[in-house]
Formats: sequence, structure tokens, C-alpha cells
Amino acid sequence: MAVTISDLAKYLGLSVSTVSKALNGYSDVADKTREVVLTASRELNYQPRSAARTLRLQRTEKLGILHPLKGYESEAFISYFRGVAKAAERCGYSLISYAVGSDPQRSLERICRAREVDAMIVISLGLGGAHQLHMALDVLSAENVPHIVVGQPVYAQQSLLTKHHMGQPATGQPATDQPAMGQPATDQPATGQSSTGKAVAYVAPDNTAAARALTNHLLAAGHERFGYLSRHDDTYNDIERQRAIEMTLQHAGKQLEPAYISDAPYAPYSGHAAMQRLLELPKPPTAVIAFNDHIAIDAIHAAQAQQVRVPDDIAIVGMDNIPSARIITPALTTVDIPMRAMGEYAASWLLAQLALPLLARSEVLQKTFSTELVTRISSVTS
Amino acid sequence: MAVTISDLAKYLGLSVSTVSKALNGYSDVADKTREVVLTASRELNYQPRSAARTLRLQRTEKLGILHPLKGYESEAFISYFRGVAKAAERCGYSLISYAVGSDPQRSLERICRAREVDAMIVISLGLGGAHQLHMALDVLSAENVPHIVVGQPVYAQQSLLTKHHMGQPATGQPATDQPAMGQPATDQPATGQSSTGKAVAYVAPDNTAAARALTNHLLAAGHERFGYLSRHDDTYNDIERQRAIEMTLQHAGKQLEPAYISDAPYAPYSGHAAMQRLLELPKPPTAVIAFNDHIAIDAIHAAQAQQVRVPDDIAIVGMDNIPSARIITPALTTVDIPMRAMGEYAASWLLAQLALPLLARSEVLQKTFSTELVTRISSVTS
DNA sequence: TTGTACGCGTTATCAG
DNA sequence: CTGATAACGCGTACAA
Repeated sequence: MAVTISDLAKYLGLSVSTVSKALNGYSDVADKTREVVLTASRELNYQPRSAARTLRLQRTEKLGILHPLKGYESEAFISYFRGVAKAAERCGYSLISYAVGSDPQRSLERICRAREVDAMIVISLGLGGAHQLHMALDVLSAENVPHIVVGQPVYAQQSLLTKHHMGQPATGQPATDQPAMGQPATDQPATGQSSTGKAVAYVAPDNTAAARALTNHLLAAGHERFGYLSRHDDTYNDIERQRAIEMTLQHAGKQLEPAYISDAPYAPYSGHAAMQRLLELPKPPTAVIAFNDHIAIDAIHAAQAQQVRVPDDIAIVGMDNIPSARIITPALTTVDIPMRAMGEYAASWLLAQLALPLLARSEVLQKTFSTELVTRISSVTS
Repeated sequence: MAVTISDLAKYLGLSVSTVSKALNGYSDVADKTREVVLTASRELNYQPRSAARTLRLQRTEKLGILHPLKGYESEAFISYFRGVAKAAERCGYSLISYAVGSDPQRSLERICRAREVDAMIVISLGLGGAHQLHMALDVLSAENVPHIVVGQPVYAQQSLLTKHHMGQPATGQPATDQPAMGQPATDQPATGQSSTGKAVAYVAPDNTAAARALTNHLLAAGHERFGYLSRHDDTYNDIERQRAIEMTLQHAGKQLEPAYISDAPYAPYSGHAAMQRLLELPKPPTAVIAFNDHIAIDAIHAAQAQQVRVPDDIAIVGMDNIPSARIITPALTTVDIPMRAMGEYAASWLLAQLALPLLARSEVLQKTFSTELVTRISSVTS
């Protein structure tokens, strides 16, 4: 067994409590004693057991990161992960990775009740739709585990359903019931909620500005027929992006026809089949916006497999700016989303909240990060 | 505060110890009592605190995964990680991710002494050379933390130096002092050692067979001048791969000239500059083998930037078979290394060892995984 | 300024 | 079959 505080005390001829106080910076200990204790502590390589500290302090100094076991789109995931890891490391927190597979509810409940972590980062990527997300959030909320969602905004489920119904058929005047849209990227008032009605903290990309930038870029190139490769799995991001495309097109006197929306679920190469469906239309689109880069890359391959040239015959753009977007030929036009920074920001905020006394904690963070259009070859007709 | 075992006992009118025994499957408890306890436990959502169990059992049921904070080659890392995560999940272990940055020695010592994990997976990728690796292994060994290296073989440092000196200038008869080379991929006798002389467990790709397959593939295409983009950072893998290339070329009456070896350290886009150096040679190579796919992809870009056509003017091949290898144009010829399976295998073995009593533990695992040549366009002259 | 005593939540041993 | 008790290692109010 390694050296404990009582070993140290015995070795020094002091009591355990004196040693503890010396180590923890209490003022009621003689300078000389403290010095002796610190020296001996280093000599004997003393390090308090994590479990003992946790039990006593009711604080694990560990941060959880919740993500799907299925890792289909790893390039995006790893960026968030690295950011979170960096923030955790800086704060002296360990990072426990929870890859939830089947029956996420039960495993999450176990984790929370076992009090394995002080707080939880929820990587929404690939978590599987609003239902799954809200289920996880409800568990975290019920078990009093502070948390934040990384990668998408979170709305109350009622308003979600409304938006979904309105967004899907692309009818009506969608401009009125969505006041947050079109605002600059910044902290927003607390509109995000879990299904229990409590506001949920999140960091998300500015989907509206991002999708608008892509659409305008394609409009400027003179495109007429637009397709959208959607990701209904990723509910809130998908809704916001599709909505922004629709609004921008409407503003230019154009439409995103329902037939030109093809779903690419969170699964390997799903973008390939989705793109094929668009290409089989009587009049295929001349410009395709993919929900993200992974899908866009599949779409480029699908087009090339059908001898459809990109960008000459069809423009394809994505979102995220993952490393592969630079690698594919033609290089992919996309929107850069600062995923790593988002992960780091979210974790930093969460850890800062933990350091505050319960009452002093600020309102939940709901921040959108601004994005940047990255124009590459896949959308540039020469 | 959540429900504890004493709450449960009070609620049932039983003693804490009876409840504990009922929950932990002891035989000396009435069937009826057990049933009642189990029911109430579910009703009240009882879950033992992780920290309390750890303190009592001296066992965390957590697995550590050590990896570099700098994530330059994430595609390979994430494959290992996913495999490890899967094995951990299956065994009911949590996975603590340790991204070591500056001063890895101290942070690793802290982790070990705090007894945060029962065992540690060491992802060697990007960890920074044999010195760093052996330092980490020595700490783990000294602190009695069971561990395994994933991604490269580990030799004793003395033999390392010997091999390094011999491997570097590519002189002498290298065939004699390397008996393990050329054997089929399987468990090997304990030759891997830490600097203290103890054998170190590892799972590694069959570098020799992999590099030989690539070299033979290029020889068959009639190539004469070979270049190697090395990764001296990743010592053991690099030595084995370079050595196998040299031997295979010698066998065909050819040489890997020292001038045709260019180093691409673990840093962003380092393969680009390394490739440029090869292209600036008076007689550039006609075939380039890169240490891994990330480097190979950089190399392709470097060639294309100089109007050198791949594969017509120069063949470029990599190793690992990361997703990007399929995406780049021309698609990259490479060798598939089953990284995910390796991570899963390593973690499974380590966790199985933990389940065994100390004395029953088997010899350290030293396993090489067989690889498979994946021929794509980047090496096929039409 | 130092030491004593207790509790954090759990499990194992031993006595009843 | 059940329950009292000790112990895991640490931090802290309180007493000396």
C-alpha cells in the first residue's frame, strides 16, 4: 500500500490533523511545521487518495463527457473532445468518457447516482434525436448533475414540435415565430429548456448565419434548383439550418422544394444514398447543401460515381470544416465551426460554475458561436 | 443527498450489513429478505457511491487511457480510443482519459499515486519517442499500475539503441540480430522490456510484414528509386518499418539510400516539408513510402503543389488505412492496421488480468496484429 | 499551535 | 440468518 497521510504523520511524529492542515494551507499551523511537512510529503511521494478525498469532500474533481458509442463521424467528435480535455486538464479535473450504447437511460442513471462525476458535458453529435437528448437531460437534471450540451441549441419540446411541423413542409410565413433567428452570434436570453421546463445550458454554432452564408454564396453563383441533405437525427441543428436555407431562398424569390430534401441519418456513408436520391430526380438540383461535411463528402463521391462533375455539373457544400474537407477533390466549400473552441468554452464555463457556491451560480449559458464561410473548389464554377 | 445504504436499511427496518449482504449476493441471507431488499433498492433508486466502494474495496473499476494532449493525427487515435472504450463499457469499467501535456512525468505520478484508476492503457501515438514512453512505463511500473502499450512494440532501451544505430545508416548485415523479424503475426516470447528490465505488455501492428508488403508491391511495379518518409518520434514502429523496407529492397538487389530518408515529426503537415525535401533531390525517388497515411496525404499534396503527378510521376503509399486515405485523390495505397480491434483487444486483456488474482496473472501480452495491403490508385501506374 | 474525535458510505468479519 | 463493529483515507469542528 502506498504512503498515506497517517504514514506521513507517524514519520514526522505529528498528528494526522496537523499534517492535513499543513498540506491544505490552513493558517493555524507554525510556518516551520508546515515547511517540515511539505518537505517530507515530497520526499515520501505523498499523494492523497482520490477516493478518500471524494468521500470526504463530496466532490470528485472529475468531469464526465457523454457521447455515443457509435463513432461514425469521428472528426467532428474529436474536435469537441480535445477542447473539453484541454479545459479539464487546465482546471486539474480528470475527464471520464462515457460512451453510451444500448439503454442509455439506465447507464446514465447509474453514473449519476454513483456520483462518479461532478458535472457532465453532453456531446450531442450522434446522440440520436431530440427524444434521446431530452431523456439524457432529464436524468441529469433529476439527479442534480450540472451539465451543458455541446454542439446544438436546446429548445423546449413543445416548441420543438411546433417548429418541426412548420419547418418540414416548408409552407406558411416562417419569419414571424422565430425571433431569435438572424440575431448576431452572442449570448441569448434563456429560451432553451428541457422537457421539464428548466433552461438548459448549451453552446451551439450559429446555424442560421452559417446556412444563410452558404445559401447566399450559391445564389450569388446563379444557382436555381437547391437540394438539402438533412440530418433529422440532429434535430435542432437540422431545423435551424433548413429553416435558414428556406428563408434565404424565399428572400431571393426561390423555394426549397420538399422533394429536394433528402435525409442522411447518422450512419456510415448515409450521404451517398441520400445524394443518389437527389440525382434521380427528373430535374436534379444544381446546388446541394449538406447538413455537414461528412455527408457532403459522401455526396461528392455519389455524384462522381454517376459521372456527374463537381462543381461543373453540380455544386456541393458542407458544414463544419473538418480536416477531410480540405483533402477531398474537389476541395469542399464549407462553413468553419469552431468545435474545439466550443468544447473548451463549455467545459470552462461548467467548471467555473462548480467552483462557485450554489447560490452564486449564474444563469445557464446559452451561447452561439459565429462561423465563417470557407470557399473552396466544390462550389466554384470556373 | 441521494439515498444511501443506511437510508435503505432504515426504510426496511434492517441493519446496514444485512442490506449490504443481500445486495452483494452473500449466501447467508434469507431469500425473502433478499427479495425485499432488492425490491426496495430499485424503488428508492439506490446506487452505491463509487467513491465509497473504491475506498472500501481498494478498487476503482476505472480504466485510464494515456494519450498526448496534442491531437495532430486524430483519425488514428480515435480508432484506438473507440476500441478501448468498447471493451471498458462491456466490462462495466469507466474510462478516464488523460491527455498529458507538459511535464507528463509529474502528472502521471500524481494520477498513479492518487489511485484514480486500476490500470492504464498507453496510446503510444504521438507520445514523443522512446524516452518519453519509457519514462511513462517506468512510472506505471514503479507505482504498480498494470498497463499495456497500444500501437507499437516495446523493447529494452539498450537493444533499442543498438538497433537505432544499426538501422539509421542502413549499413552492415542487418539480418542476423533481429530474430523476431519475419515471423508470422502471433503472440511472441517476452522480449519487450521497460528500461528497468521488466517485460512490457503491448499490442502492435506487424510492421515488418506491412512494410514488406508495401515494398514488394512497389518493386513489382518496377520502381527503382525509393524514398522513406520516417517518423523518428515513433521510435519502435519507425525502426521496424524502415528496417523491413531496407531488407526487402536488399533482397531485390536495391538500396534505401540515407539521402532518401526524410523525417516527418509528429506535427501538423510535417509530411509536406519532408516530401519537398525528397522532391528537391537531384534524382527524386519514383516511389515513396510514408510512415503513415497522414504523412502520405501531406506528401501527395506536396507533390501536386510542385506539378508532380501521382501516381504517374511518383508513387506514394502510406500505412494505417485511415478514412482519409479513401477520400484523397488519388486514393491512397496503404496497409490496413486494425487499430480499433487492437485497442479493444488490449483493454480486454488488461481488464481480464485485473479480474485474476495477482498470482494467477499470465505473462505479459505481446501481440502483433496482422495487416492487409490495400491497393488504391496512388501507386498504380496505368 | 497541536491533537482528539468524528463522519463521509461501503463492505467484511465476527458474534449472536 | 441477522446485526454490531471495524476499517478504508482524509478533512475539519472542537477541545486542549
